[in-house]
Amino acid sequence: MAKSQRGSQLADQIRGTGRRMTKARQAVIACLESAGLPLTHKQIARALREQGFEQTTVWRNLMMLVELGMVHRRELGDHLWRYELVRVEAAGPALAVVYFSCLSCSGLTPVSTEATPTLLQQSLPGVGRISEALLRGVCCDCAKAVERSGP
Amino acid sequence: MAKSQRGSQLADQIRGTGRRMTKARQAVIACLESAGLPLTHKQIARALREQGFEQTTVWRNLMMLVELGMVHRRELGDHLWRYELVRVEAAGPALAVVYFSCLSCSGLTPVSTEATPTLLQQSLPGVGRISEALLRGVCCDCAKAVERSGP
DNA sequence: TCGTGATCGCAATTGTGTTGCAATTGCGCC
DNA sequence: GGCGCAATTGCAACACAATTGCGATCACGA
Repeated sequence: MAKSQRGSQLADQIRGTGRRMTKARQAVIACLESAGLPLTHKQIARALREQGFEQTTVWRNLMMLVELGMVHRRELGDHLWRYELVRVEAAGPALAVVYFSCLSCSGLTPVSTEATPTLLQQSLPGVGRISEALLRGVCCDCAKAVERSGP
Repeated sequence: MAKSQRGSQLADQIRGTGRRMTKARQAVIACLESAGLPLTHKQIARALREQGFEQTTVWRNLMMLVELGMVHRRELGDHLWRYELVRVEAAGPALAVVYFSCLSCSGLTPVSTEATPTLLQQSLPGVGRISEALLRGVCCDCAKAVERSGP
């Protein structure tokens, strides 16, 4: 049995392109897989350093995964690239990824996008097909904190 | 008569905080004002170099304007900070700024937000107050180009 | 098991963003 | 209009994420 179905699936894909499935590569994928959220290069590199891998290696593997379309590289407003495994169910024509980033606490929240994509797309005719959205503002918790501290 | 109402208004505000209205500062504001779109530090610095100002100066003035809330600094997905004069009419509680960034041609389009804010906010309950949104995807032109080149 | 080319580790480079400091300048005050 | 001084500028240097070069190492098909 595979440790991770998605992982071994990716491994096959990678080997299918004539590339090798190295330990570093496995570790990078495992790291992204277990995270669920987009991670910065730094975060991944730090996690994998304990396993003996260099940040350069991590970076190159991430870039390779991005190139193969297995990983999304994106920018979430704090000026750092973040990497995230592409989810298979997100490959459809609808809006794939929506995040909400709090300007106050810097927290990042994935937004459930069941109804949103269509709604968003419909509400903005003529902008092309939206594949991801980054929303910024003040999250509920921070808003409450502000209310409490003063009117 | 003032060259620019908004500009002299900002000048007064700046002086009101005990700061000076220098030529460099005027130039930065004028540059942002005439642009309309968010500009990168590099773009602004290049424009002002012709007028004899250093990029450091430009940067510091931008930061000051950001600090005073007169300029928005934001990241539009290409890993560069962009600066834009805060529009007075955008100060309300609704969604202020929406941009659409094309993943294919890197074009940036401001999105008209007449109805969107409420819609967006309503469609995403529980995420806090959205103050800006960056949408990414493929713009109409690029989508058409792709259609033409292959099915 | 072996050979070879993909990959790794290390060191160095790039480019944006940021800070330190001495020289300069805007502006209140006379 | 001129003076004084603190805010501001210009230059140089620094910080740090991102990226590249290259010789050593390792995965994997034969």
